[in-house]
Amino acid sequence: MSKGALTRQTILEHAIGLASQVGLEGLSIGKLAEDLGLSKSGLFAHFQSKEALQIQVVEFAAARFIKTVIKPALAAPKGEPRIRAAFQRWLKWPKESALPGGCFFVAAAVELDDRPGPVRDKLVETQKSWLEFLANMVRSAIAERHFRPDIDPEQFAHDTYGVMLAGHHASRLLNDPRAGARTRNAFEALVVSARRFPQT
Amino acid sequence: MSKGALTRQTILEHAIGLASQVGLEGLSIGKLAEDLGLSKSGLFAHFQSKEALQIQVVEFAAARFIKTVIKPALAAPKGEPRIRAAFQRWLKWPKESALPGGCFFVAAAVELDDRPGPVRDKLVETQKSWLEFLANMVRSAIAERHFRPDIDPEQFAHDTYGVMLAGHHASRLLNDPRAGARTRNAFEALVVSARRFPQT
DNA sequence: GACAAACACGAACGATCGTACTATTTTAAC
DNA sequence: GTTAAAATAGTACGATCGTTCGTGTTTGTC
Repeated sequence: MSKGALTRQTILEHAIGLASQVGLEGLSIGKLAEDLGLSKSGLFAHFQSKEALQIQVVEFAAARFIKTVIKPALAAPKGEPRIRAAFQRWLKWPKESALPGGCFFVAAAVELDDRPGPVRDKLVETQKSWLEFLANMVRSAIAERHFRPDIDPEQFAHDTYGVMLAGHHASRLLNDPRAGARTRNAFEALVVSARRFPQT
Repeated sequence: MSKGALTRQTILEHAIGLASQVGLEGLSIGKLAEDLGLSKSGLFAHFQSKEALQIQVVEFAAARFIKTVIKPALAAPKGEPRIRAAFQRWLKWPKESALPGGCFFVAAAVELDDRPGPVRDKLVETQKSWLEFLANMVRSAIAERHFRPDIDPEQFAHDTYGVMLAGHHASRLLNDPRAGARTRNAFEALVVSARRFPQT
């Protein structure tokens, strides 16, 4: 990797953490440069605009999400076990990726749900493909006869997203110590109700 | 109401809508003043700092939420009907309150989940009391023998919040036309699974 | 109608924002 | 080691930010 690509990586690495706290709009070239000991113009030169930086942060986050959540989950057996593995990695990924502001995508999703443009488009793309991945795991679980055939895979993916969002809210905003248990309970209820034979 | 209090109301009215789009930090005194045809300093004088403005916006939103969601829901009979009424009002309140950026609290919650200070404290307070209100309705539903006695009211409230958040994500970010149906399905599943006699 | 209080305005402040230029240093290829 | 390219730094710009201060204008009271 060339020198330039390396520092760009370092910048994005730091930017994703900052963005998880203050959002993509709250990212500031000046603060970013100061934190990394670079000059503002030097850092700016790596991207040609703030918007380009934001897009690359989203791409960087997506790549990291694939590496720390999706790929490891694929090591688990198809069907329910894989769904469980993915969900658990999902919950832990902000910690593992050292995102001080919690899940980057949650912050970005709420921030951009109103702001049209290429950054939002890129984010929507990643979110849709993640939901599609979840739905495909459900289809596998049906094929493996873990889940009932009448389960709607996209509804299940949607509901799982809700479980994660509620956990994020309870743990990060409310500092609720029971947030982890609540999230586990909700996910278990979801999975059990999808099983062919819902014995616990 | 005095003249000053009246314009302050007008300001907050506009600010809550703006904040639903750009967040509480994204609120700018200048833009607010320009939109309302006031001078920047004139508007600023109503609050003594941006932080005070933000706090008052949260309070204003809470008051409006009580008026458009909680109070009307209390007109419905105790137990499951009231829970349903509250949930439906909850989903509609951004529209009814003309919040162009969707639910103000969702935006504020994600934005402030990392930013300590009095604004966040005020928001946490309102969110906790809303969750407590939800939980209390569940307790009523248990007392009315609509719900099973082993249902955890706070877990139910937590899960309901997740259903709403998932719907928000699907409708606002992803523009999913099935978001409404998904939200209804998820809520129904939640309610039915809490019933004493889960016939549909 | 006088008068004090409340309210709004205009100008200016220091700071920070994203961005554009030019110059200097560092890297990589020959 | 020379040289062209790549990477970084320096400086400055217009704009906007929250905030302050002094001045004017409107309001409500006697």
